[in-house]
Formats: sequence, C-alpha cells, structure tokens
Amino acid sequence: MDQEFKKQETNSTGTGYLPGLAIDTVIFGFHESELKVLLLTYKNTGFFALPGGFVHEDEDINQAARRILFHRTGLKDIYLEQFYTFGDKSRHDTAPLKKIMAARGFFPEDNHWLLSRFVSIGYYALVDFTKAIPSPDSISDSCDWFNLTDLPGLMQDHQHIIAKALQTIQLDLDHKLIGFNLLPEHFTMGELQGLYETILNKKLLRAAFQRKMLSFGVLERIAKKWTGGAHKAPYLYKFISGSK
Amino acid sequence: MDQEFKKQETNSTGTGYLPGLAIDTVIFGFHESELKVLLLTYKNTGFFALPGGFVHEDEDINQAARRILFHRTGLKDIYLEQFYTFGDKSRHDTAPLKKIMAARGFFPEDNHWLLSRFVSIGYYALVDFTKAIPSPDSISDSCDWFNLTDLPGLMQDHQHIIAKALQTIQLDLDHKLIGFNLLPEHFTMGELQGLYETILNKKLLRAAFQRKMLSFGVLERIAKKWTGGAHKAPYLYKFISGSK
DNA sequence: TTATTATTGTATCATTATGTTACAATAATA
DNA sequence: TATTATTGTAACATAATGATACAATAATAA
Repeated sequence: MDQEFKKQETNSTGTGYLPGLAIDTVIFGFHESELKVLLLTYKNTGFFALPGGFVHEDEDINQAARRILFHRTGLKDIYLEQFYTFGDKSRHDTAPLKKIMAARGFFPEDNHWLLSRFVSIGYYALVDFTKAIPSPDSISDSCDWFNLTDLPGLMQDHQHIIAKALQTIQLDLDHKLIGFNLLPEHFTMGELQGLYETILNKKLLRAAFQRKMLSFGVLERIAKKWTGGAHKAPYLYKFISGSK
Repeated sequence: MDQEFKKQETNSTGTGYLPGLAIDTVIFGFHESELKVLLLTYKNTGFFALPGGFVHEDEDINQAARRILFHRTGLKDIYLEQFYTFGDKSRHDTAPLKKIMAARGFFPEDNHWLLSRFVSIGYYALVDFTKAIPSPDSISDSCDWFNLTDLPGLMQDHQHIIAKALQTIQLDLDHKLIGFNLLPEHFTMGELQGLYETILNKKLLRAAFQRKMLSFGVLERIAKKWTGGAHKAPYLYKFISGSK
C-alpha cells in the first residue's frame, strides 16, 4: 500500500490517477467526552493534515474515499458521507507540498502533477474510536487523534474543511440516526447524550433526551452496567435497525 | 461567450481548463404549480442535458458555476448551492459526446480531453421563472424549461443528478428559507403554499402553513391582490431579510 | 342595493411534542 | 440498615402543530 506514494512522486505526470482531483477525509471519533479527528504529520516537516489521497483511473470516487479510510483506520463498513467539494483557486499553494517532498529527498520539477491545482472532495467518516487503529505510513511520521477543540495548525484549508464537516454532522444529527456510529457497540444513555451534547455543543435535558431516543425504537436494552459507583446502574443499549 | 465551446473543441488537451472536472447545474423554476428545470438539447442530436461547463484554470469552482448559470439564464445574484459531486467511473461514456461533436462536424481523436473521464460537481439554482430567460448558444439547439414530472430522456446520469438535487432542496426547505427564490418578488400565501406542496409533494394545511410562515417574521405584507375572483382578495407578500 | 358565492385570514380548540420538575428505584458505601 | 449519587420515568407545564370553524370580503347575480 505504501508504494502508492512512491508511485505518486515518481511518475511526474500522474498517470493512473484522475488529474487535479484529491479526496480529503475528516475521520471523527469520540472518546472521553471529546470529539476527535484523525490527523497525520508529514515526515520531517511537522505539517499536520487530513488523511487524503487521489482517485485511481478505474475507481469510483466513493471507492477511493473508502480505500483511503481503510488505509488509515483499518476499518471497513464505516459510515462515510461526502459533504462538500472544495475548489477555490486560492487552495493552490505549492510551498507546503514542495517542503513535504523535499523532506523526503525529492525535488520535483515545477510541472510535476502534484504541484498543480487540486480540487478536493471532502468526506466525513464516523468511526468507533475503540476499533480504529490509526496507522502512519512511509510518508507520514504519525497518524493520531486530536481533540476538535484543540487542533494544531493545519495545512492549506484543512481547518476549513473540518469546520464544514462538523457543521454538516451537526445538521445531519437531527434527521439521520448517525450518532451511534461514533460509539462502541454497547453504550449507556448517558454516553449517548454526552455524544450529542459534544457534537451540538450544548446541554440537553436528560429526561427529554432519553424519552426521544427511546421513542425512535432503534435502541435495544442489553443489560445493566455496574460501574462501581454508589448509585443505580445504567442500562447498556445497542443500536438496532435495518440501516446502518 | 460562445467562443467558449470552440475553445473547448479546438484545443485537444484542454489547456486553460481544470482537467477531468465538469460542473452541472440543476436550475429550478416554478410556474403554474409546476416545478421546472432548465434543459438544453445539443445541436442535431436531440440529446437533452443539464446546462454545464468546465472550470477555468484561474477560477473558483463557485465562480464557474455562477458563470454557467449567468450564461444560461442571464441572471446574477441567484441562489446557488453546491449539493453533490458525481464521480462514478461508470459515468465515463464517450459515445454521446462523440455524437454531439460529430453533429457539429468535429471528429476528435480518442485522446481529446473532452473524451476523458469527468467528475462533475452538481449545483442547484433557484430562480424566478418570470425573470430567467433561457438562452441556447452555438452548441445547443434549444434551452427550455421542462416539468420535473415530465422529463425527457437525459444524457448520462443527468436524471440521477436532478433526483439528488430535488432531494436536497426537499431537505433544505425546512431549515433554510430558500423557497422565496423560486417566486416573483410579490406573491400570495396561496402561491407560497403551492410551491411548498409541489416541492415536498404533499398537501399542507392552510391555517398551519400560514401561521408558521408568518411566525418567521420574514414576510412583509404589501397590498391586496384583486384577482377577479368572487371572493376575498389575498394579500401580496414580499420576502424581507438580511440574508437572501 | 342586496343576497350569493368562493376564498382568505385568523381564532379556537385538540393533539402532539418538548421543556421541566419530581420522585421512586437501586448499586455501592458507611 | 442508612446514606449517597445516579438512573429511569412519571407527571405536569409549555410550546408547536393539526384540525375546525367562522367572520371578512371581492366579484357576481338577483
């Protein structure tokens, strides 16, 4: 899989890829009451960036997004949604990419395909934090979770892409049942509420939240969870539905 | 403006355009209780298609969408929204395009840029039917409104693009105030309700609809409209708001 | 001029959804 | 066995929406 990058650098015309088209994925996770995104750093540069990639000539763009997602998290069958395509001409800034390549000892001609203007299709993914295993590759030093509230400086317009992704899931949360994708298979009502509160960035009323969630009829009560606290044990729930 | 097409055909490598990237616009209008979309036919082929175009090298994709929209309708300051990017590899079908070009007496090599695989960014526009003047150009025979309920056979996946656009405005209609863009400056409550009913494809309750619309506080009552009917005259309203 | 007709604007009440408070149930601990 | 904190849910209050009813009023006909 890591040949992918060598292939991208070496063949200066980008044969085998759709020209000028990139995919960036905002991979959301949730842990300890914090919404997180997966970021990587490019080797020896300290640049933080969203996991992304390019589309093969014989590949649907959605397939490409899944491939990239799998590559970073090791996960298949993930909730993945295209949310916006970014194509301002101001995105075209070759400096960071040149540095990234230089740090690998590669000094491309100015007409190298990777230095041309790219339009990027944004996808967001919702993954179970406990199942996803971030994996760096030959081109990146690290690939790790960052709190959404405490992001490092990001390459290009990646900050903006994340903001737009967040905005999208905030809107989607109300009318699609997507929240569950961020939790482990079993969860308490309190955990689910905490997730909603974090995404929407506001407090919700406990009684009303529970009533509403149960009214959807997609939660199956599994067992009790004895947390060790001196109080009633919460139930564990699991998401059930034809659609996931 | 019509040189645009000659430029696209003649220069076989597509210099000046972003390669492999197209824009398709679903331009919605509303007239006589029918939702309409603007379609064009390519000269001497009878192919129906969405108005579309390509992105200039020095242009934001949103600018490109506005340029295409202006070119077709003569309108600026139109409500325009990107809704999805279509990039299945199955879209790549050179046959129709070859016929279109052949009908113009142009027979491109197989490696002509227009025959390569394209990813298309979909935009939808909401326009005042009474203001938009559909205009064909050198490459198209006609450019006309078609009822959404009675579309002709369309090129490639344009049917699917329209379906996705419709789905998007149905969802947007609830939480954005976008409906007004499809009506003339002044309209009655009945006309507004008819518009909503057509888009959502269901009957709404008159009293509740009126109460809700007025509660938004974005409607200014202008005057009465004497229709000639033997009944109370409805008020004319106008949309007022900082955001349009 | 006045009755008739169809449609509009809105009040009224019914129903449903949501906000809010309260309290019994219950694990762990003292 | 009492205490504590938290959960699940009942109960009530308020707000939003569904449904019906009716007065207001342009045009037309008597």
